[in-house]
Order: sequence, then C-alpha cells, then structure tokens
Amino acid sequence: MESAESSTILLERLARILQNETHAAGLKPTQWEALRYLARANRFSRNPTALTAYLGTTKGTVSQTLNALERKGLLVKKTDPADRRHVDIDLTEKARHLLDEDPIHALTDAMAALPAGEQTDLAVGLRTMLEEALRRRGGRPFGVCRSCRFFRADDPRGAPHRCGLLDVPLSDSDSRQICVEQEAPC
Amino acid sequence: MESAESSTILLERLARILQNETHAAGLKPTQWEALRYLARANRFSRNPTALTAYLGTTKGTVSQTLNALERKGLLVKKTDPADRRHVDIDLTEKARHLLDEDPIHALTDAMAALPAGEQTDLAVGLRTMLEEALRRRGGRPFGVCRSCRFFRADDPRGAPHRCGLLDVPLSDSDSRQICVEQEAPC
DNA sequence: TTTATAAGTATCGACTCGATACTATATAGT
DNA sequence: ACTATATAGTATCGAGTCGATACTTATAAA
Repeated sequence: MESAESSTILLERLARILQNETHAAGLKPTQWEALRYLARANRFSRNPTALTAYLGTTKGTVSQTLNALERKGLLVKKTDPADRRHVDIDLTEKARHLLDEDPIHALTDAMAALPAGEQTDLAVGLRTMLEEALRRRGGRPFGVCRSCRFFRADDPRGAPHRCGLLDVPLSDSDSRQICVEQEAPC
Repeated sequence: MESAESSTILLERLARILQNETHAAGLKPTQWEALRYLARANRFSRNPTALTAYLGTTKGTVSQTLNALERKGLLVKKTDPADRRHVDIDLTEKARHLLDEDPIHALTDAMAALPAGEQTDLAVGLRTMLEEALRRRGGRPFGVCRSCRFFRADDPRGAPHRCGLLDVPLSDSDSRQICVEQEAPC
C-alpha cells in the first residue's frame, strides 16, 4: 500500500530529526535516553542488561555508554553482594538536576499542542508499532509495575504491595516505576 | 499533560529501535536514508545541501556520508559546469539494486498491517510532529513537485509541465519526485 | 575591485554500534 | 564435589555519525 510506505518514510525521517535535536548539555541522544530510563526504572531494572533490552542495542554498547556517563559523574555502579555478577546503577544528584533540562521537553510541548484526539491516535499508533518492532526482535515492552499481572495490591504482610513473580514487598513508589519483568494481564 | 510525556518517550524509544534495525548490507542507518532520499529526489534536489536539509544535520556530516557511499560505489558526484560550486549526485545501478533490499521494507509491512483508520491517524500525527520539528529548526518539508504551488501542469511550450519558480520544463516523472523547493499552495 | 556569500570539503574529538573475544560468577548435570 | 554451561559484564576493534571549526573555491554584490 502506497500510504504505508510514505508513513514509514515519515517515521524514519522524524526519528532521525528528533534524535539529532537531543544533543544538549554535552550529552549524546543515547546518553539522554539511558538517563531517562534509569530515572524511571525500579530497583530490579536499573542494571546493564535491562537497559540493553530497553535501548534495543547490545550489551557492549551499553557498557560503553554507562562508562561515559560514569566519567561525567552522572551515575554510580555497585555490585550486588548476593550475586556478584549483578551491577546496580544509581543516578547521582547531578544527573537528576540535568534531567530537568532534558531537551525532550521541547518535543513534549509540541506533542501537547496537538488536538487531544490526534494526540491519542498518535499514541495508539506509536505503541502498536513499538510492540510490533519489539515482538520482531524478541524484546519486552517495559510497562509500569502496577500494571503487571504479577502485581498484588494491599499485601497483608505489612508492605503496601507485593510482586507475585519475584515475591518481594513493594512500596507505593516502586509500583509506579518501570520494570523489566512487567507483563500485561492475560 | 501526562499522556503527552509518555507519547514523547514512546516516540523517542521507537525512533531508536527502528534506527537500529536498519543496519543491513553493511550500510549504516544514515546511509540508507541518504540513498532513499537520492532515489526519490528530482534533479534540483540531488545535491549535498538539499540532502543536508532533508536529514536535518550539518553539511560536514553529509559530506562524510557521501564519501562513504562513493567509496562503496553507490553514487557518483559531478560538478555542474554552469556553477562550479554545485555538485550533482547520481546513484549507480548497484545502489538501485541495493534499495530493493532496503531493511525499511519490514517496517512498511508492520505499518500496512495496522487497521486502515489507525494507519491514517498515525500518519497525520507523524506529519504534524515532523512539520513542527522542521519549523523549529527552520527546515523544509520536501514535498513532491506536483503538489507545489509553483507547479504548472500542461505547459504550452512542448514539455508536459513547468516549474513556475525556476522556470524550467518538467517531465511527467520529474513531477512525481521530491523537490527541495516545494511549497504547499497558499 | 574589494567584499560578501554560497557550496562543499577536511579534520578533530567524543561517541555509537555491531562484532568478537574475554573475565568473572553462578547454576545444572552427572 | 566436579565439570559443563549459562549469565552478567567488560574490553577492544573498525567503520561511521555528529557537531564544531576551519578551510577552499566559486559566484554575486557593493
């Protein structure tokens, strides 16, 4: 179909132009994207493997990107004593302040200026395309914890909520963050 | 607005993942994009400056990309004798054959699989976002010649059509190609 | 004839990206 | 317990992107 092809080209071109707009504060587009993810990910998801899946790249590349961000003093890595293969990443205060000037905000403004209907339609189409792209490469959508089929609200044992998959207690703020393990309800 | 922010993040993430899918046949995503553009551009638009505007990058970068493609035998540059500052780019047969295996085809299939309504809505939203992004950086949308306000169909002087801006004759196939100068009717 | 502008190229440094090879660490299979 | 084997990350390579800056020609304007 002709229009599918032109939409595709539109999407590719828009993708490129938007990427190139996010060269601010001495950070590369990928570095911003990593920072954004890490700021929104829960404690099971702030590690190189999860970031690799999210970015849709390879672990080698992610390792380099994380090194670059570490050199800039934007994050700290620490090894999990329970399983010394695991690395946990924490953003620094500097990184959190930097995220206030995220160049993506200009894009959000443009998006917010769309008529409400168009905005929803666009979001639906984008999500479908993303899910299709992820399905092709065997990736995960990375939803928010609360929306997971393993999420158990109002845990009887003290903690506000609980993860039925990993069987760990969850705070209210945990439940609002992105999780690698998230799966849509069946 | 919350949903504007999540759509933005969606778009950024999709952008990245799609870009990374187009690493095929030893070409980089940018090289594919340049090839695609050059295959669709008319004779006024197959030059480094137009490509720079289309890609939304800088002329230095484009110069390098063109050099890389020339080394691979995918294009030929030639200087315009009338104005020796101008360079015209021609794709080789090799490039045209390569475009048949353009990795973007997989994406087009995904787009074509969307319900017709969603597909149109997505296209509308994408176009609006692209125009807004271009407006911000002072770029041009690069429409097809026929849809230009300077397009004159059925030229009395022999040639099928004519460009009212550059005052040159246009063939039928010219009129279906992308033009840097294209402007929407007022 | 200067001077300005336009079109491209060359080079630099930091970084991405896929690929490959490698180092730990943990888990299964026997 | 002992050896596969899988998992999580890191290191390094080569080609290329990308913004920035500086530069060369070539044309146009004052």
